[in-house]
Amino acid sequence: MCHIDPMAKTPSARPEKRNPRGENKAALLLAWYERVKRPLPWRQSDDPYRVWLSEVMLQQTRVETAIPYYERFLEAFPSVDSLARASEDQVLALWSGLGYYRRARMLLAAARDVVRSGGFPKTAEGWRRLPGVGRYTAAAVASIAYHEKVVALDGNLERVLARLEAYPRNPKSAAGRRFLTRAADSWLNPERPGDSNQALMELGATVCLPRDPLCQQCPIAEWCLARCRRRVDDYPYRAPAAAKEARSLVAVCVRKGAQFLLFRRGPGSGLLAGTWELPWAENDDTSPAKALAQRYGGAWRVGKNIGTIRHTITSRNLLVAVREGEVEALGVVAEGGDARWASLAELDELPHSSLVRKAFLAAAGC
DNA sequence: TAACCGTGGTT
DNA sequence: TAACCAAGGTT
Repeated sequence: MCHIDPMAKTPSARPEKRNPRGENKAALLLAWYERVKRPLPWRQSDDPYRVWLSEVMLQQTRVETAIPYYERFLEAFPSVDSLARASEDQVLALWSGLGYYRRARMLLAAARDVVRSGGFPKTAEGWRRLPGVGRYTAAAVASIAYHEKVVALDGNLERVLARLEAYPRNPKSAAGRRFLTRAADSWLNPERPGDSNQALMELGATVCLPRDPLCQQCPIAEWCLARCRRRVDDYPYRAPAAAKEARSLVAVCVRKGAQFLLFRRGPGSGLLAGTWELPWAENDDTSPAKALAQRYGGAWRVGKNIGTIRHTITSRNLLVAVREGEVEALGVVAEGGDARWASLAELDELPHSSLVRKAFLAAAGC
């Protein structure tokens, strides 16, 4: 079934260009691409301006999202000369909603560079010097519009090639990029490098999907080492998620029957200074009692069992450890001034983050 | 190298 | 829902 050598260590160590039936792998890939490729608007011509514009718009952006922007933009600025004469406000207006607005500013700056220097660069190296044109975009434009034989390694190719080669390390590291670029090179038809790059992208976008890839439909599955090993789901390697910033909040519950003690935010707490809130504090370096005293003044004495973690609540980058325990607030508990009692219903009206509210309610056993 | 940049869709 | 992701580039 698999005619590749599963023990090979580098792509160049198993250079099979043809399968046992004698079919050339790059040709096979291209034939598949011609058969199934989506009729995307930027595939209607090899005009460098159009190719470039599409590549910039597609940076970290879904194809379906980019299409209407691409068409509107091209209608407003059909050539690099018309773009170069545009104002930044005009360009940003057409970009509005696409995100990564620096792309639009750099696109305009690059268009003016191009016009000033008398035309587009003719090589990937030349394109690379334009603002907003990185390694990928330069290679994509050069291969599609100028037929330069360079690999355009994007997220799709990373995934496709990491699976083809069962490459076990980070594809985004310098070494990973070199390895995968070399592997991709063997898939380029020298006559049609642009189509070859786009064929690999198309494969990644429609068949070799991030999750549940459609290996049954893959035209080059017989070259895929990951599939040969039945470990497609293990590739590409994913770096472990960066440790989230973990903060610890101490949320305390001072109750009198159904009443809860609120405190007034001190000066220096931004727009919410002076408003009432549930007592809580950062619990990083200082003790909970000191943190509370620093936030609300007075002297706090915290029960010794406060160290018990009752709940953890995660949000985007916040880890809240709710701790239980008895809290005595000495000297500041008297009603009036900076402390007052409130009913549970009143808590809903407070401008607390939902996180602090959750923490408090959990601490209160609500 | 890694964080950051925007938005919208998916799970 | 929170996390992840999508034809990356810049610092």
